[in-house]
Amino acid sequence: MAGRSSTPGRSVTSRALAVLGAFDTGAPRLSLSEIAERSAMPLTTVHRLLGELTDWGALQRRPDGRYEIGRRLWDLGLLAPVQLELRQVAAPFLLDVHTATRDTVHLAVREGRSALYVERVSGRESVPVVSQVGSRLPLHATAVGKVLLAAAPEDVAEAVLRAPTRETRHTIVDPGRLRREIAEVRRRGYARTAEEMSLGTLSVAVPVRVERPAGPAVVAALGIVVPSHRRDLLRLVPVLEVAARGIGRELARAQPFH
Amino acid sequence: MAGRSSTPGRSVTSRALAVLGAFDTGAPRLSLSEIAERSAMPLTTVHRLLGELTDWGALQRRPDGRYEIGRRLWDLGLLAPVQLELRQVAAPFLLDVHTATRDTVHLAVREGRSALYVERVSGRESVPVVSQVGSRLPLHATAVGKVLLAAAPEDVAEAVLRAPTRETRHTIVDPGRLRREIAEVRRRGYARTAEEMSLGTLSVAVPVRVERPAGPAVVAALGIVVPSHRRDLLRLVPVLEVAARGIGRELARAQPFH
DNA sequence: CTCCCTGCTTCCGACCACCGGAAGCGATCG
DNA sequence: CGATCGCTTCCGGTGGTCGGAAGCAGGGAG
Repeated sequence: MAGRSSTPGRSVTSRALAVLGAFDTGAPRLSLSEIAERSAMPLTTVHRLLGELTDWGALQRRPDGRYEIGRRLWDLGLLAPVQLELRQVAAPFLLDVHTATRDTVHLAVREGRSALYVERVSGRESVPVVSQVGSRLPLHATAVGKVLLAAAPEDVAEAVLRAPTRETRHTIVDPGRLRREIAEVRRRGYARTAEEMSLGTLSVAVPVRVERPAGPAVVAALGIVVPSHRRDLLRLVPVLEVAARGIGRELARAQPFH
Repeated sequence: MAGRSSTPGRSVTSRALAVLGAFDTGAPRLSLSEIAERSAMPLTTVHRLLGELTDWGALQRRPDGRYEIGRRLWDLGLLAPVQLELRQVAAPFLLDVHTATRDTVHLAVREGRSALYVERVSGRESVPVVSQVGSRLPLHATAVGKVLLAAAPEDVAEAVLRAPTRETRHTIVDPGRLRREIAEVRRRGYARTAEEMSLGTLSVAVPVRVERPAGPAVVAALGIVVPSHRRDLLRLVPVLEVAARGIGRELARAQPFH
């Protein structure tokens, strides 16, 4: 760039993106000086970039002077493949499961070593919410996570199993036991958890498979969460399976391959 | 910027944003040369910017070489106020209405002279879909639109009423008749349409109000769409009203003012 | 097999848009 | 009323950026 840059070698674009990167779930509304701090850039520079981003509609300014994500970025986000392909196809099926069971249903994909929650249907909150659309939870402590873990490439599974975090006192952190559990998920075709991520809840999940030239591939996991006093958890597995197959079939139709 | 720029005076940031702006609903996956064309920039320049945007995660590259919106932009989109405040609060209420009626329910806000659809719940499609989350439809031809129009500032309403587009053969395009209809919406507290936007469907909608220091403000519209052979449309108004009040109350609690 | 075409990637020198400290401004607080 | 805090405006020196040209890869025609 130019001028007496104190951090030479940094492109303008990367700075603009750093401004956007200052926003996250914990900080969705930020003032100029907060953004400058979070992005580690001079206040003046941030000010100029904010002007351009706001003009375009990437950000917008609130009456109180803070900035927040603008409509234009919301629009763009709707074009992301998770949203456009997976969510739109899956949403009606999640609704079906919810209608049949009245419990919280959600759909997740694997992103690196986390389960990324892509869609969620829940009525008035009967169970405390740990997962929200867009949140990432560990693969080894959730039912959807275990399903995704069982289908993950060897190196990812290895990395997760080596150092599992403890989320509650029931989280399985013994690599050997986790490994056996994952093997069982593969064999049985579903995964379950009992208060391993949040106390007071049980969960089951099944894989969503899509037929590919190279054989079926697990592209997502469909799970349901219930309060832990429920005893009939496994009764839900067939319901989930029906929905998961429906999603898989629709996906295969929507995107012939790839 | 620098170099033998053929369009001097254009900032780097605006170019990066122009690349993002090349993506829209009709073109969610683009190749390098398509983006260059759509953004009216030299191929080389676009190539460089794409590299940076992809590295950051704003875009991602598909196996076939095209680009699409990346996870990181999807994430940011989730932080937009429509999503974070309105949608999240409203979703359970839409679900309730859907459960009670089995019809397609949606929530829209006014954006300029359009109704922007913010959330939608529909089971397996019984009615052809014109509205999707993120789509914009005219204010004068949809039930949610009429509700929003009835609450819009005078200049906006004036502009819409002056030149209403014809969507179907039932669309009301006579300014005088539209004006009377809007007045009636204000009086009765709900709006309806009969095949004015898409043939074969009827719709009713009610306003979602939030208490403000300056009195109640209409922040959104809640509507329901049914096939046109249904005769009991107005029976749905009280159901919508209950849900709309619930949403309004939750919103007021979530954002004490503003 | 070779040639041509299309679309993407790499290279690099001239140049001007960008950087950010400094100063100004308006609101809030003690 | 002076001090402080946060935002906005100003402006000169310079290194990041621009984009034509050339190289490369893949695929289709002859």
